[in-house]
Amino acid sequence: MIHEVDPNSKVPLHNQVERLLRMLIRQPEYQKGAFLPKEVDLANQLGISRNTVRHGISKLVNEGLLVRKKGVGTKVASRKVSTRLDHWISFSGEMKAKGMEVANYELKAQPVAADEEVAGVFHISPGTRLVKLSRLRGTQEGPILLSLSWFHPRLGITGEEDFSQPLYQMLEKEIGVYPTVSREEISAIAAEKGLASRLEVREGAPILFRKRVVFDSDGKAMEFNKVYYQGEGFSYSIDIERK
Amino acid sequence: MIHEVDPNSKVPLHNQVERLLRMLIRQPEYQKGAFLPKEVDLANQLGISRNTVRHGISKLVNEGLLVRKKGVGTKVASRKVSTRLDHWISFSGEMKAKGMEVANYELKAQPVAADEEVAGVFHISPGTRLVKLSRLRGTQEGPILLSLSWFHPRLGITGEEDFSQPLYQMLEKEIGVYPTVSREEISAIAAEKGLASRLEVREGAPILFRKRVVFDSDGKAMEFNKVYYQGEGFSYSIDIERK
DNA sequence: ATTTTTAATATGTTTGAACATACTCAAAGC
DNA sequence: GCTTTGAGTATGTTCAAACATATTAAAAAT
Repeated sequence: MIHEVDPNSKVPLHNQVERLLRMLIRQPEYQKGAFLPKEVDLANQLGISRNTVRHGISKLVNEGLLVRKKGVGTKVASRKVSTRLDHWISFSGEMKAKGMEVANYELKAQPVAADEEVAGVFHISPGTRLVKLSRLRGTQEGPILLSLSWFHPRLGITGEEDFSQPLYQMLEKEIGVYPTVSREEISAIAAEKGLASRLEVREGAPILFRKRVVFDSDGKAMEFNKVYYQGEGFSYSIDIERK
Repeated sequence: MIHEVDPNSKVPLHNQVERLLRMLIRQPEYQKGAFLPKEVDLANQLGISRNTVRHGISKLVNEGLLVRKKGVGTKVASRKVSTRLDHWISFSGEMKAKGMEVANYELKAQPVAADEEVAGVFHISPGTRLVKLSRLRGTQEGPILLSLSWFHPRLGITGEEDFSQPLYQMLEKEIGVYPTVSREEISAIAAEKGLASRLEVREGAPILFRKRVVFDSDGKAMEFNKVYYQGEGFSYSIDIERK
C-alpha cells in the first residue's frame, strides 16, 4: 500500500513521489524482484498526472535504484560487487573466490592505431600499431565492468594470444614480461551513452573509473588499462600503511 | 549557431537535442562560462516543444556537464580536482601545493551517540557517546568534499580540540595517538538529496565515496571516516606495487 | 506440437499551455 | 549612499491527452 501526496505541500509533487518510492522499494517483495505498481495506477492512486509520477520514478532510475522496461514494468535494480584494489589476483579468480561465476560478455583483441592518449603513455608516435584488448565482464546477472587494455608494441603481442586465460599469467608465460607496478587513477564519472548500453546501466549512472599504467620489472610501461565499473554495484577496498 | 533536429528521424527528439548540446558546449565561449541559448529560444529554433528541449538538457545536467539556475540560465559546469589516495598529507596541504586555496564551508565537532554502523566498527555498544567531526571543504569555486569522522571514545576526544589544524597533526600532538594504517573502501554512488545540496551538485550526480577505518600503531581502530567527493570534479591517483 | 500472428500491456515520447519560483537588476524610497 | 520594492527573466512544475514502441502472452494457423 502506498501513501498519498500532499498537493498543498511546498514540496514538488515529483519529489513526494520520489520519497514514497524510496520507502516503497524497501519492502522485501520489491527487493526480491517484484514489479512496482504501474505508472498509470500510481497516478490514479495519488491523484496526479502520470508524467509527474514518471518524473519521480526517473530520479530513482537515474540513481540506478530502479530499472524500467517498456511493455514489462519497473523493478528494483540488482546488488553490489566489490574487489580488492591492491590485489593482483585476476578478476575472475576473485569472483570465483566469492562464489560468483564470471561471464565474458565480450572478449576482443585487435590491432589498432595508437591515439594521442595511448601514444603519450607509451612515448610512441600517434598512429603506431599495437594491440588493444577489450573485455566486457560480469556475472550471470549481467555485466559489471568494461576493461580496455593497450599493450606496448615492444612486447610483440600480436592479438592471436590466448586472452581467455588470466592476463598477467599469459604475459609472463608467453611474452616473458613481469608486471610489477601499477600506477592508478580512480574517479567517479557519469556513464555516457555507449558505455551505458554496454554495461546495461542508465545514461548518467555513476561509474567507478580506473585508469592505470602497468610497468614491468625494468620500470618500463607495458600496459595501459582503463576499467569502467558499474558504480552502484561495485566498490574497491584497500589497506594503506603510513610510511 | 545550432543545427536542426529531424522530426522524421527514428531517434527521439530529446536524444537529438542532447547530441546537439554535446556539440554546442564544446565551443570555447561556453567552456569559458557563457550562458547557453535559453530553453524557449532553442525550442522555437528547433521547432519542438520546450519540454522536449528540457528533457534533452536534463541528460547533460544529470551527467554534471551543465548546470541550470532558475531565473538565470544554463551553463557548462566547472572542472576537476585530484588527490593522492595513498598520501597522508592533509587535504589542505595538498591543495595548497597545487596552488588552490582551501575553504572550509563547514566545520563542526560534536558529541553524538554511536549508531549501529559506527558501533560495529569500534566494537562498542550502540548509543555510546563519542565525537563526530563534520567538514565540508573545497576551494573558492565551491565545495569539493564532505568528510565525516567518528573517533573511538578511548581517545578521550571532547569536541573542544582545535580541528582547524591538520587532523592527524592534532591527534599526534594533543591526543598522543599515531595513525598508522588506513583500511579503505572506495566506490561510486549517486548523490542523494541532502548530500547533493551540501556539495552543490545535482541529485543523482556521481560521487566518489571513500569509507575507511584508521588504525593506530597498536592496530586498534581509532577513526572511522566517510568522505564524499564530487564525482566529476575529483579523482584519486595511487601507485601499487606487486608483492 | 510448433510457428506465426495478434492483442494486450506498460513504459517511452511529445505537445502546448498555464502557472510557480528563484534570481537579477533597475527604480523608488529613505 | 543604502535599502526596499517591483518588474522582468529563465528555469521549474504540472497537466491531460495522444500517440509510439518494446515486450509478453494468448490465439490462430500450420
